[in-house]
Amino acid sequence: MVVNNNINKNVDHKKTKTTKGRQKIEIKKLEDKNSLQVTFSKRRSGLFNKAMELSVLCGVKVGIIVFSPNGKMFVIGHPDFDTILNWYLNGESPPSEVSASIPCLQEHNKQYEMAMRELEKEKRKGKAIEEEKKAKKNNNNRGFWWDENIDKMQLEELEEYVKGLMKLRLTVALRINDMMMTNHYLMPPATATMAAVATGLDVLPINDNGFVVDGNSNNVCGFDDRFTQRLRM
Amino acid sequence: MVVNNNINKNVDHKKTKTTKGRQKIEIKKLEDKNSLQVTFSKRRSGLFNKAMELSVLCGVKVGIIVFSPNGKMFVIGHPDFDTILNWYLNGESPPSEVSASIPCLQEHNKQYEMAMRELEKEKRKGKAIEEEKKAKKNNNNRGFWWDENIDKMQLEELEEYVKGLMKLRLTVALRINDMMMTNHYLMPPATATMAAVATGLDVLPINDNGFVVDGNSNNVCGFDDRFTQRLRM
DNA sequence: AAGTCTATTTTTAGTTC
DNA sequence: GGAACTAAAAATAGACT
Repeated sequence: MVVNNNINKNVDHKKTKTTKGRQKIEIKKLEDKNSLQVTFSKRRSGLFNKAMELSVLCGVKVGIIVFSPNGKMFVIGHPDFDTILNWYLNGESPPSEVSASIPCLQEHNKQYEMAMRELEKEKRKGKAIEEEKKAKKNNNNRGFWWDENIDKMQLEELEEYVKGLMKLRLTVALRINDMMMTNHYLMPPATATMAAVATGLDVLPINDNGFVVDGNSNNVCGFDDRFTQRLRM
Repeated sequence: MVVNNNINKNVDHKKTKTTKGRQKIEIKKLEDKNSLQVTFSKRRSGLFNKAMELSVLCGVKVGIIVFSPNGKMFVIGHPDFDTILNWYLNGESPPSEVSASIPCLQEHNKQYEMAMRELEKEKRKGKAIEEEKKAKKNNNNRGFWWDENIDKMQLEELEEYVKGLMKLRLTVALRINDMMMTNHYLMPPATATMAAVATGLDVLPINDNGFVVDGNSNNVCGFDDRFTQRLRM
């Protein structure tokens, strides 16, 4: 699919530099609207990617909100932003992994709860989606697979795609759950975390030894309790 | 492989290659506790710095929450995190001339409240449903194309698969974000939520006007001094 | 506006202090 | 358990498409 056709381009210029390459810039407000937009796009993407990497590498929870120059909001989070927000607002810490001797049960319970949440959400979303589709008079499912080129998708296709992905997630999580249940001793320690990251469902590590971690953890950042009321519950 | 110079230690500290430099790593959960801690510290710092640069360069609002491997919470935000949260929770955009009709916002609020209610409701009956679900799972629940595909997988394949899914998630999220940025008013209101559910990454559109650059009042929990310092220009 | 390319800056993995 | 160092990897400014 990807064909390298730069060769003829560079064939003559071994020496002539075609660009100046990356230039050092001062960290101050960009004035040029165009480059601001470009920079925002590139750097937001970079930032989200860094967050993802941190989350995966260290198995930690991360949430980010960014307001674009035009006032649109971009949010990313693992597991999901609202969950992280709840921990923040309630002054809780994320569920510390593996507290006692029966980690499996607790993890499974947690997972099932999460799964149920997803199912519940899915139901409601399904309704909304159907309404939207009715309104938009959509045509139907095309049955594509997950490595189809997303960038070329149109809105309707993306919609369908996401629905598939949504179910796929759950399936993956359940499948992994099964595998862990039966023979988790044989599983690579990273699998669960990968799975959790990929699916957004907490399929938590049954790391045979590692990852014990303390019991409780206290967050440091003092914050306002008024927000607790906003979120309530 | 640790092979190094026992010969010239620190007597003449120059010239000889003393390290291999940065090495390429896979983005997967670090198993070594020590390097995990180090990596977390370095990368959190790097992430916060990137956020600061984005904020300054593009004059945008950014907020980040990170939970450390030990459950400690790190928060930064510009202006401050709580202000940003307030915008998020209220579905507002940064201080501006709040126009009366912002359907996207109201939609978001509605969905959010609904989600919270559902979540609450579900928690109450969670246990019962969980049992039922567990029983069901063993019997049917199969026959979808994604089920078939996954059921045939061996462990290694599943691992690879999940890694792919992980990347796909981010791609989908970013793609949806981008679509919303360019023409979110054309998109069905449920799309963002659908996407969020599917990917586990919250992708939420808010609105597209307003936004006044607020002067100061920066970050709360001072963690990385570079952030505060540079932000303060 | 979104993707490519290149030269350069920035980040950071591995190590030592 | 950082802080500093080194060198390779990763990100990206600027230009072009």
